[in-house]
Amino acid sequence: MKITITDIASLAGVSITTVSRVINNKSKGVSETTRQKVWRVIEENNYQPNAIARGLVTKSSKIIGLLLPDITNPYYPQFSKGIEDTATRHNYNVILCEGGNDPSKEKVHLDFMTEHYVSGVVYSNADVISDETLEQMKKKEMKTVFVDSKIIDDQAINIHVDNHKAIEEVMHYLYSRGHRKIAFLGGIKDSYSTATRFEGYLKALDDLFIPFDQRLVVYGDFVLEKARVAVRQLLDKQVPFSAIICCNDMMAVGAYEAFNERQIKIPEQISVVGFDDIYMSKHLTPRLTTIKQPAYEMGQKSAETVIAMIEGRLEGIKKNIILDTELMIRDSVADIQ
Amino acid sequence: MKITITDIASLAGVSITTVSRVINNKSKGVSETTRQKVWRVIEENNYQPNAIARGLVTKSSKIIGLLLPDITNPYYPQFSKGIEDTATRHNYNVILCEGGNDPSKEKVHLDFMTEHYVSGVVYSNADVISDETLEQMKKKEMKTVFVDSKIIDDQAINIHVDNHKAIEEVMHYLYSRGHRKIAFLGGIKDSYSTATRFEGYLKALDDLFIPFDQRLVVYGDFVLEKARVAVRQLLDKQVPFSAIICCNDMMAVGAYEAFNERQIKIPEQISVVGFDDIYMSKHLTPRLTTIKQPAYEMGQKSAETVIAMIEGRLEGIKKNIILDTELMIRDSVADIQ
DNA sequence: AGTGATAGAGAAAACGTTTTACATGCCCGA
DNA sequence: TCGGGCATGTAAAACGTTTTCTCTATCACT
Repeated sequence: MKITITDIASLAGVSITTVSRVINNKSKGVSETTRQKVWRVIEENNYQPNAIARGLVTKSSKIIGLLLPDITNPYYPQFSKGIEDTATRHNYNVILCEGGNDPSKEKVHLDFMTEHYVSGVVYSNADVISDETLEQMKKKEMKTVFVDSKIIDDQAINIHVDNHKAIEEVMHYLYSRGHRKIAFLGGIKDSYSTATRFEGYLKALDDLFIPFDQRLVVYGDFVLEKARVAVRQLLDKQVPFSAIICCNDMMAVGAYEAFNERQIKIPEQISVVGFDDIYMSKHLTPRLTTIKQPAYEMGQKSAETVIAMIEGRLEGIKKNIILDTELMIRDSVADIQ
Repeated sequence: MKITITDIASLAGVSITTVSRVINNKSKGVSETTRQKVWRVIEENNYQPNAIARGLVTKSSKIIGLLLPDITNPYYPQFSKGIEDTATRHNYNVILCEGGNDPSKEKVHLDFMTEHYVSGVVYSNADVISDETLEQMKKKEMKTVFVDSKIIDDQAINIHVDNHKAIEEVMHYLYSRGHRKIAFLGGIKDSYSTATRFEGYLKALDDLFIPFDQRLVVYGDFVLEKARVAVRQLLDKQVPFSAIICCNDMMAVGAYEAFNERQIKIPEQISVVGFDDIYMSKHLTPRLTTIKQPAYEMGQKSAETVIAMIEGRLEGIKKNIILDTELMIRDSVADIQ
């Protein structure tokens, strides 16, 4: 039998209103003496307010919904930790949802969230969301932060990394090391990240007066195994290239393996760069040169932002939040002979 | 303005009860005609029942609390995915909590869960839980499945892997390859997993008539960097050994690096085995020989079990569920000369 | 003494469901 | 014709909070 606010009230000899005031630290309406008496009773009885009943009247659950494609991609645990940590610090908890890049799965989770009146949502890689679902979110006025998603609505708050700039930077770096034939290994073709990175690739090619060669572009859906076969196919084309840019580190590992199979030495014969800087990258052989996305910080920032939205502190918030990448130079890129 | 069950009722020209019966698929009490009419109205208006109000009366939230030490350890995303997938399949969602092996943090999360009336909880690595907290969980009758935790209560349901057997198996394997001096790199010293694995190590030593040497035992808290320094210290002792068993794969990577620093070749000069078989293990150089824990399956099993508890289907459930490990033989162990 | 302000407290409504108990109408068998 | 049972439906209570409104006592000021 759970103990309720009514029990506390009668044990303390006050009304439930008073107990409620004490619990919620309302500054006025209760004397110091009463306040202490109520606290004592609460603690003696290990009373925990029923968050559901509370939520029913306040219409908020102190839960943040986190929707991402796949927690198994090593970029996301880091990101999630950033969210979890800051949510906890603000007395929120997070509900973890995997959408798997499947619109109907995402919808199921989004529905769950609205039905449960989550206080806010962090929506990562919202690439496949349907207009209808989006419309619905808007109508329900869900406080949402989009991360690494295409800008679907200029009212929405978006958090990004500057993919464009990041790729240009690495292209120039490769160029400075003598590379001219540079392949591009994309993730999911139409995803926001792949698309913007590809644009950066084209732009850099242009700036560097390197002709674009469609044959050097392949896609690996952000997963290691697919990347491995994509690189095999790339090699089979017999189009020479001295470096390859991979849209995430997992795919870089796939590339490593494809090159190893054919006895192509990294970085002596081929240079490889990745994207993300997952934890393992610095422990690969050779240590992977990659573009660091500040995953944890993005999580933090996302959570802070969504909490600010929830709590109505909107002054300083920008619609477009861009975090910096950093080129982590390690051992997988060599000067070209 | 959110639309409620009352609106639907009046739009459909029936009572609230009838609408409720339709939503919840109660077989009786409403004619086929009415049922269809109500559904139509519901869909036309995109009505979503308020899960909080529902929870208030049903006292359940369709949320499963997942408490684990650190989502950043690559074992857990896999595990979490197993939970998420099966939870979703049963119309539950999961709330992700990181305890960080800190009793007070864990308590905060557990409190959140009870206040929100989560339907059940999966508690992984409950090594640091205080008696008081445990008592409280028991009193609130939380449906809990403990995973990889010491058996704290023979009423509780526990899911494990047979650590004992796993380590014995790998010890015998190393023995068969000629190893006699085998070091042990533990995780957190008093944790359930480390303790049981250490027992297995001792047992195997005994069976194989190898004298135990305390100097060959070090601890790395399950984290790569600490493992690296632990192995450095181990090497500094100048006590010869030809193989090392690491209590997880991350620490095996730390060991790899410590050996690399000193130009000790794996597996020619030293054999290394890990535990977990995280995704990256097969992509390391050399590919890591390790004991596979079926992380995803454990997640699945945990979720299935807790859902069975929630829904009162307790017949077939064993108090102690043990899943099999598998020795993944790859390239990091060599015959000793 | 009278007035108003203020601090402390409580009663009751509201939140949106599910569930229990009851009502109505109809059919069927005796 | 009556009564029993079933199908369909409704009214109202209950869930445990927060919040609004109201009341009372006290105090300060004229």
